[in-house]
Amino acid sequence: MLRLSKMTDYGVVVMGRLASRPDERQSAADVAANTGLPPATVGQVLKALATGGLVSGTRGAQGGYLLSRRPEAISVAEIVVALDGPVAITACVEGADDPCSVEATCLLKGSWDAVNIAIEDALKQVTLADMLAPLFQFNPPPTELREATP
Amino acid sequence: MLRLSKMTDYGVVVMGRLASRPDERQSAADVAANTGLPPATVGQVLKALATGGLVSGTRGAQGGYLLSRRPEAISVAEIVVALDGPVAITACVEGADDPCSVEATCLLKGSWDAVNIAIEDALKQVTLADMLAPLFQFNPPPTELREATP
DNA sequence: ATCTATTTGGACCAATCTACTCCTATTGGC
DNA sequence: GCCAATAGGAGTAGATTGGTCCAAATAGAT
Ligand code: FES
Ligand code: FES
Repeated sequence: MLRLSKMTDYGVVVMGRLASRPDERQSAADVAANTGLPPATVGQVLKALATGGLVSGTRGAQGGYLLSRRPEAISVAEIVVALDGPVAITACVEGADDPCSVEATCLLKGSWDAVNIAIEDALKQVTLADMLAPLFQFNPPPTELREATP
Repeated sequence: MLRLSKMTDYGVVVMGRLASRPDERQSAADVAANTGLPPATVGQVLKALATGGLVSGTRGAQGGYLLSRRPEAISVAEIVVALDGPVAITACVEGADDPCSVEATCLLKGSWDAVNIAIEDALKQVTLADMLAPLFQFNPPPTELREATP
């Protein structure tokens, strides 16, 4: 089904919540309460985002998470990579660890790379700010995706 | 990992094999032998492709499968849809059956649609002939993906 | 007409992955 | 020193996947 993991979906929601209060450190429990997502899972998502360098966590009392960059400077591709690992739509693209079982005899070795790069580009062109555009007006709507926003 | 199911991967390999002998009806076992894929799984893949109208199966002795269209007229998107169902990267896009659990309170309702359409377009622009281009010369290389084919 | 090869459609199972939870250690402020 | 919160890991129940198998339908050949 060409599914993106639900974690990535949550990731964007969580980032959106953080972006809505740019100067306020919010704890994982706080974010969970305001988004309606399972608290423990939100914690895990924020941990992964922190590892990826998209948010910075502060421990201790009055601690919490903060966006490490402005929403316009964060692409959806980065969120996907932080939560789901590198984009590799099949086992036959260069980045994949588990090589395709029939790559020796396969006629199409490497043919998926073009598709993979195209998808990667599509994800890179959309920023977090673009996804929040209907709510806050950060910047003009994306240029490449005019068909999607009628 | 933004994974496309392995079935789709196999689907393209199988289609490629059929395309290499355009006038010859090939049985599932035949295709399996020539691709090195598990025979029973190849049968399942061809069944799904037949249901999707991409290949036409002829039963009985000397039967087999035949491409129902020319390779240039078959997009990767069609193969993906036939084997993996409609492209819906998250549970929050319009096409998805299982609605996102927090869509009521979610701020980003519908924001994934733009990304989804962009990916769909990327898949539609690549044809089966394009994927076989390194082997046979069907037509000029894809225009939109020049970065992918240096 | 009968036989045989082959597709079709369905159900079926084992392995894997996912979403989610929980526990412990570490860190910083009060 | 104590409390609040992250960091990092392990662990589990459920869903999904890749793969197999078998009965039924169908078309060509004898
Ligand atoms: S299908 Fe994997 S290398 Fe061709
Ligand atoms: S995350 Fe599903 S509707 Fe917003």
